[in-house]
Amino acid sequence: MAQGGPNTSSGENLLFLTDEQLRKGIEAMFFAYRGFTADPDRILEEYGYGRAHHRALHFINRSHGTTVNNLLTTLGVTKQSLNRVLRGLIEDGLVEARVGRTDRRERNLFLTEKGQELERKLAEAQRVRMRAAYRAAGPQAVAGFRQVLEAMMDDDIRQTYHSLKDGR
Amino acid sequence: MAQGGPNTSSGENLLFLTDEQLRKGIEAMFFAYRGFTADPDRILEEYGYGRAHHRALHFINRSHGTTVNNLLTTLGVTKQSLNRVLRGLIEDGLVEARVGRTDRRERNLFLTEKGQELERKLAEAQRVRMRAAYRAAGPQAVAGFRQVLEAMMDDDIRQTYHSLKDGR
DNA sequence: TTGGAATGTCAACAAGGCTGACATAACATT
DNA sequence: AATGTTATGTCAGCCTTGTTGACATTCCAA
Repeated sequence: MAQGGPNTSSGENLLFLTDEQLRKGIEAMFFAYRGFTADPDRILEEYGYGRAHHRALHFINRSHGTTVNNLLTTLGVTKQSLNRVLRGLIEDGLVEARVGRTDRRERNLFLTEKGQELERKLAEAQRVRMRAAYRAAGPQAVAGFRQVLEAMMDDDIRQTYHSLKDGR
Repeated sequence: MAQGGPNTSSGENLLFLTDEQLRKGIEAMFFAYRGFTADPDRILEEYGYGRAHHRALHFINRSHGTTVNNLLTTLGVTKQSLNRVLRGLIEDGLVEARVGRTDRRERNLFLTEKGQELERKLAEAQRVRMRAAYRAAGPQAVAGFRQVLEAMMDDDIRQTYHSLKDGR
């Protein structure tokens, strides 16, 4: 589909984008996101957690010792909303909040052994599907997939995404 | 599709997929979906509607005269959940529910002029971002994007997606 | 000492999922 | 004609996860 094709006469790589084609892309995003979250959701249900808990676990694991404020901006929710989720995870012993060394107002967040266990389980379930999709589509498709997703992000979110890109 | 690349020495098209690469893809999906819904969300807020209303409007527009049951399975929610949303849209005169001709138990759903107006507004906002992302990434990337998304769907959802593919 | 930043907490609310139960109406079958 | 099934709507209640607003505490920094 769409490799240059009959509609590119100039050097500019102009895409021939009908509303119909865009609509297909929109629907694909909608349906694919459902698949994307389906497997973790099933696991979370067993534990009595929701998607918000998964996201918290993911980004705490991603950035050991991150602060609440950091997590807030990454997740794009209010502190009250995050706090409720975090409180549950701390009470259940999946997350530990240590008082900051340099700034003692801050809380540095860490996963406990138990927290790492659940995170691994969720991540692996999600990776299995992702891996299958990548394999089915092939390496070129994967590169394109990532390019389009990145271009779809809000500018400030893309910053966040890149700052996470190479871990820390 | 997917002609090898540097990592394929065998006939099998083996991708070199590290957990790190998969994680980047997972995070890209998360952040991109936020961008994907951001523009319509802002419009919906002005009208006092939510994302659920957008989805209903989209698929009713997509398939004029579809039944409640059809919409239910497409959206993947319960009838109670959909009914609440639908009731609001009907009361506000955006959606019309006509008694079925052949089977009078069914309700065929249509957008009114007013409903089409909002749908167009939402769709155009979403298309603007999609179009920009497609342009930025290029036609090959777009093809890959769609391939990976499709591979990520649940099998039964992929059926639904395809049945919608060529219009009604 | 005082201002402001970071965090936590309480309360209230809303959207939008869910389940269960029940009511109609209409079609289908016996 | 009676019965069963299907499509839909509706009521009630519950959950998660988002929101705002208000206020307390802690503690860094000027």
